[in-house]
Amino acid sequence: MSDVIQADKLRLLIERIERLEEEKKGIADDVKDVYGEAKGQGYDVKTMRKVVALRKLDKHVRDEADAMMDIYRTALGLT
Amino acid sequence: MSDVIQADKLRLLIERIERLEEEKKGIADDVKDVYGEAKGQGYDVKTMRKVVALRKLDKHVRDEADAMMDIYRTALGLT
Amino acid sequence: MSDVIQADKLRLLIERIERLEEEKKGIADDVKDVYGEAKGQGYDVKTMRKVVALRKLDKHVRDEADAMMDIYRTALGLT
Amino acid sequence: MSDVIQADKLRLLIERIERLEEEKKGIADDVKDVYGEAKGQGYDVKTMRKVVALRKLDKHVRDEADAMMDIYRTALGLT
DNA sequence: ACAGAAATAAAAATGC
DNA sequence: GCATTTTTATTTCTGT
Repeated sequence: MSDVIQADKLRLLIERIERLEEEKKGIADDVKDVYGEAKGQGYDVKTMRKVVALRKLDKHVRDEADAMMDIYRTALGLT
Repeated sequence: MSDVIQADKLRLLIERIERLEEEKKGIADDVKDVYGEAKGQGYDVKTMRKVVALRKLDKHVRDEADAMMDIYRTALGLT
Repeated sequence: MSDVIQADKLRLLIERIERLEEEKKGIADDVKDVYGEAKGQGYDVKTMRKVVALRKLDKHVRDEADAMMDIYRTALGLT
Repeated sequence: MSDVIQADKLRLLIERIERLEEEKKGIADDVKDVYGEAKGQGYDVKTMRKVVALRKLDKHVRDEADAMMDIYRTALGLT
């Protein structure tokens, strides 16, 4: 394949990445807006962030426990 | 307003944030996928990341320059 | 202060860091040895790593919960 | 050997690992402290990190060269 | 030995 | 402006 077409493929990949990164940034801004809204309604943002982090951590713990179960099952030949 | 409704509002805000965070994570995963695809096609991911970072920096520099131009224009009454 | 003495201070700081990094590497090697020893005694290393990770996660969750309590206390003016 | 004693051995291994991991974390924190101290004395931490990385690389290169020399020496019966 | 996953280290962004 | 948190990058580890 010619270098020109190769370069085009690379450019397309990079543009896809850049578009996704922009979307990601947009959503990050939305998150910030929601926190700002919450603050405007009198909620304590620091506490809210902690709540969100703690809920994520809980989910993570549950997922890990499930993974652990799978490992034990495999180790015991219970698949 | 009653505390119950207040708590509901808080819960809704937190759920909105969590949904946005999940979307964000989904997009971050998409980005990873595109890099993986690029790697599969023989591109060097580390270099690609540098390219993306450089282009972002360039864009930032250009945006700064544009903002500066606007300030001058306004200061000189050239809008 | 003269540049020479300044350079000496910098060198001392860097040497301290390098010594600490070496210690750290030594301990990381010790960890590897213990896993190797366990493997030699017939234990499944992958499962052991999961156990260690899960216990660390549990500790983290407890620490987070404590931090959460502090935040609530502060938010409610109960310090 | 009974399962009870086996479980004890496993527990001991895991506790040894956890103790080592804690030591490792302690040292990592010490490293952070030294960088903090350096910063407080006006040094540029980012640059210092680069210096440390470079010196590590140099050491690695020298060690490799030494190993190569040993190989040649042995091959030539010059031990 | 190498691909993929996980851990660690470094850099960047954010809030106070 | 500093310090803390998040994100990104690199290194390390494991299974094929």
